[in-house]
Amino acid sequence: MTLKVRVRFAPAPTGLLHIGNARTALFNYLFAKKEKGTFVLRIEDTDVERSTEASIEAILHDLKWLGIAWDEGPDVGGPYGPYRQTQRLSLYRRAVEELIEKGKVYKCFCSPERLESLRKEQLSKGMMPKYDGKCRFLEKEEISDREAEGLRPVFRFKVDRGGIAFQDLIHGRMSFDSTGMSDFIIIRSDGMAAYNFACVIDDHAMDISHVIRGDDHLSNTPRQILIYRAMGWSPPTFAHHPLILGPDRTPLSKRHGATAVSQYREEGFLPESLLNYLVLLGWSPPEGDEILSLEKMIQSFSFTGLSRNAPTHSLKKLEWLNSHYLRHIDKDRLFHLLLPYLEKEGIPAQQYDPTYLKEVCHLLRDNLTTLSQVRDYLGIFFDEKFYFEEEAQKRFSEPASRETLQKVLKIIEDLPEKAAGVHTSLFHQLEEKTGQKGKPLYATLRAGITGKMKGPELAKILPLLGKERMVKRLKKALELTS
RNA sequence: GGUCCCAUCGUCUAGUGGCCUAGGACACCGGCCUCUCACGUCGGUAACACGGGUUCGAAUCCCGUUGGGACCA
Repeated sequence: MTLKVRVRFAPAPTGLLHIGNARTALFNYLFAKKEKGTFVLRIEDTDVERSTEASIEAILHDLKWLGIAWDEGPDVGGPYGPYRQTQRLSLYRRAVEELIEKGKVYKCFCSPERLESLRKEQLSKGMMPKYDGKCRFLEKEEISDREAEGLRPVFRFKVDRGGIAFQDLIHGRMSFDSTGMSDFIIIRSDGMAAYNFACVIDDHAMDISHVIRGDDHLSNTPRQILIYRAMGWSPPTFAHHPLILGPDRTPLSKRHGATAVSQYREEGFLPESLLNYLVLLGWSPPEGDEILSLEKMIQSFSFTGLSRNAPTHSLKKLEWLNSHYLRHIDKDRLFHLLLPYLEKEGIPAQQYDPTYLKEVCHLLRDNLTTLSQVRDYLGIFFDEKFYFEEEAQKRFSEPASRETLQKVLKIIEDLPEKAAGVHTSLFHQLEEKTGQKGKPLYATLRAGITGKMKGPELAKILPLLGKERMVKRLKKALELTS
């Protein structure tokens, strides 16, 4: 009996960490932390063809970025290692031998051709296709004969008729009938352990108390329970959560757009936004407040709040959360996060005064939904990207606006350098000397100085730009209209 | 084909037989704020898949239908 909670996240390293897996990892993590248990990371790389080192690295990196930390895993080790299935093959071999001895598993030499024709025959008779168990009754000599021929067997598990029931933390009591089940393969002909088998052996060996995973494994669970029984082990507690779907209600895939955690990172989403979004997908906090820090999630997480139906992924709430977190982000952190995006857009950040850059970033904070959107505002603050948008040109091309612009230029030129930065006195003078106020004045001013019709508050932009740049841009604007 | 899961506003959900003329959040629409966009704020549109039961009473329980999904083959 394990009283201590031990959970695991067991991704197959066949690609990038996608948000569905990240959500599974998050649920495991939250439960582990809430119960003061252990969170184990195990790499299920038995699919040698498709597993890559690069994927493993990418998955670890993405989890770290999200802030989902594991207590035991391939990189940090731990008392239940190794944490990669390809390094645990001897364990599976021993278990198979034990099961053969117990008469629960047998070698099957049936060729793919026989299996295929069997299938067709059953289908044509209107029966459901199922392995007929031919090799169950092979004599010892027959087995050794075939092995001598060089035939490589698969290992099949003997499924006996009966019911299999278990308690699922999300679905409640589940019961299955094994009658329709084939003798399933436990070891493939290449000698690799099949998913259901390796998973059971490892979960038991690693003392896992709760298996928290996607709904897609729900119908695998009875098979796994059969293996637990055959080994004489008691199964862990299960919790199967629904999978995230795309807007068309089909399983989330690449054609639905971004699915990988790394894509969201590159787009400029914060880890806390993504985490918050994922936990809200299928779960609602009992307190009602939907803005949740990781600590808060740990506090209030429970399986009873988890919905049983599959949620649809949509960007809107993620975007809302991200702009929320962005608006509350610390000045320095924002600056460091934004720096790569500036450079990517061709801003030579090293050539600028860091204080200036920081202020610009800080000012942009309220206008961003994702970090990558800085590109839309760069023209205001960096001459490298400055230009007059068509709308802006139209604005100050009107005779009245042109006149206003000329007056504005004169006022700013006459201003002492220091006063140009103080918007209150500047705005006061502008209103007084142009005799205008409101939209006619400020929209024109915005167009002439920022080259755009939209953007952060003028009162905050102007002081940052300074007199020289304002004059330069205003002159340029007037040139364009002459 | 078999086994299993699921079904409340456009989306995420609250709801565990009367508190529901169904609540919240995002999105959307409109007002206010305002030089613009955004923020903020106030308000609005919008849902119990369908059909049978059970019950004094059903979004809530049971059965069926439909639809979606998973696994096995």
